Amino acid sequence: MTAQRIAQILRAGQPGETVTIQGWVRTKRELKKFSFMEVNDGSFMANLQVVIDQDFPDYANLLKQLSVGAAVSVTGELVASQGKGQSVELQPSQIEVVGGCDAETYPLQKKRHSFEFLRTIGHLRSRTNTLGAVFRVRNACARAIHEFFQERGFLWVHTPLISTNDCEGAGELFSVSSFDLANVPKTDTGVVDYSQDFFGKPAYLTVSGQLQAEVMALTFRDVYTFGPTFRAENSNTSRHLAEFWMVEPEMAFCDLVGNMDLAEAFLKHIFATVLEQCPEDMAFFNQRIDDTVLATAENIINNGFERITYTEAIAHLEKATQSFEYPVAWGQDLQSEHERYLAEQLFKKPVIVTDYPVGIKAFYMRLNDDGKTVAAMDILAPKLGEIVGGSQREERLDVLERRITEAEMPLEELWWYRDLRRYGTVPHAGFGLGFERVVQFMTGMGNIRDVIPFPRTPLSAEF
RNA sequence: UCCUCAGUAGCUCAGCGGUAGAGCGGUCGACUGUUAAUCGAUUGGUCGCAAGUUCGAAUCUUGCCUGGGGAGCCA
Repeated sequence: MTAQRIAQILRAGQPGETVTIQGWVRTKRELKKFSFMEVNDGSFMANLQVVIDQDFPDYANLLKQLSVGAAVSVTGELVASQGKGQSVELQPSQIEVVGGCDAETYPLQKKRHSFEFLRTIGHLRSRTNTLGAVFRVRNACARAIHEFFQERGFLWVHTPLISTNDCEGAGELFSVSSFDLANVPKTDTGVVDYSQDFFGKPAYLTVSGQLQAEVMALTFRDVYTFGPTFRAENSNTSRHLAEFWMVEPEMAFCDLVGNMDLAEAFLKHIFATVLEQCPEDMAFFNQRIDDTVLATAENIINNGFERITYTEAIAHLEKATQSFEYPVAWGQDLQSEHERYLAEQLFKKPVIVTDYPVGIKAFYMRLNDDGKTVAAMDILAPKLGEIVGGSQREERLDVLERRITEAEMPLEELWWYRDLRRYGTVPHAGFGLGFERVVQFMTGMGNIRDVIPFPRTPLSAEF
């Protein structure tokens, strides 16, 4: 008999059905004449309760083996529960302990654990209620992202993880090399001889798929990337990872407004889909992690995002009654405290800030007619800060080349990127969305290390 | 990388110069259907590491390591 998933049984199971479940014991309560065992198979927040009578064959010995964490296969009949808290429970006819679990040394207990401790047992923490819910929601987010783009005719393009351009200048890079690090080839002048390395030149893990996504957008119009990205920054915060997932749509024949419209519709779709597909998990987060996540999700889905220019944002900040640690001045980048003030205090919802000063943004962002600002847009989310960063791209070859030179970027290496402006150039735009930050925002989880199964951060890559 | 707080039992913490503690967990037992069951007993320690001060250090000092929170960098 094929095993059924516990989610299906708890949602639609009827008394009288015979089912087999396969999962792990979450908790067990022994009484005099019978025992309750709760089994979880990862498909659902709640467990399926199995009631084992003392007359069950080999009762005493069996119960010893049914310790928390043990893997079991149980066949039996669903019956209406006599207790509160669940409508059906399983009356077993057969229980197999597939893999035992030593209760003396098993680190997970039937109590709340700190997330700090759970990070030290990364191979077991997904078995907890919270992390289990996180990873189901994460999956639902990923699915919603693909759905959103696929329904709109976007092509999912796979951009390379290994890059020989540090074009975006987005932070420190991880080097990729096949050299024996103990014996690196050097030239006569003593510098590393990359011509002997695997790619014949320095190579890195990618910090963004954007430049390649632009290539594909100028063929397929609407494309998106969704994959891992790497930053070797020594960042130690609750919002940064050395390896994280990023979604980067890129659209040809599209300006900044179209870009903002898409980003807003995109976030609304993700939230709506997750609420629909993981209501139990979201209720759990609202109850146990952050009692504003459901209201926030409804707010995102039902209300338009605030849209202001950078210049207007500066004006708002200058009028603010609260004082800031960092001074507010046109031309300076917004600090965390400024972003939080705008999103949390002033508007209390996501804010799209556009048209930043040219001096603080990347070379590829389109120069506005005023010559002082670029067609950039950041979406600032309450509690998280920047969740989306995007722009309309500079499609004019002469302007782009000037900006590359001013930014002291290698003009030669970007020959193929400049070629796009030479052969059939077109206004185009796109943005990058930090996937983990969306999951954080959705679930209310305070630390980004708890929304990715195996976090990579400075000095930490154990699992 | 900077600022700041913290490392004591498997976990969460108290103790803050004089014999190392509690709750939870584990184990054993009791128990009329339990929901992190309850009740009783019991088990459990290189007090992060290294040096120093002291008759005596978990406790005071210094350095290092690790973790949390905040900042910078950014998504």
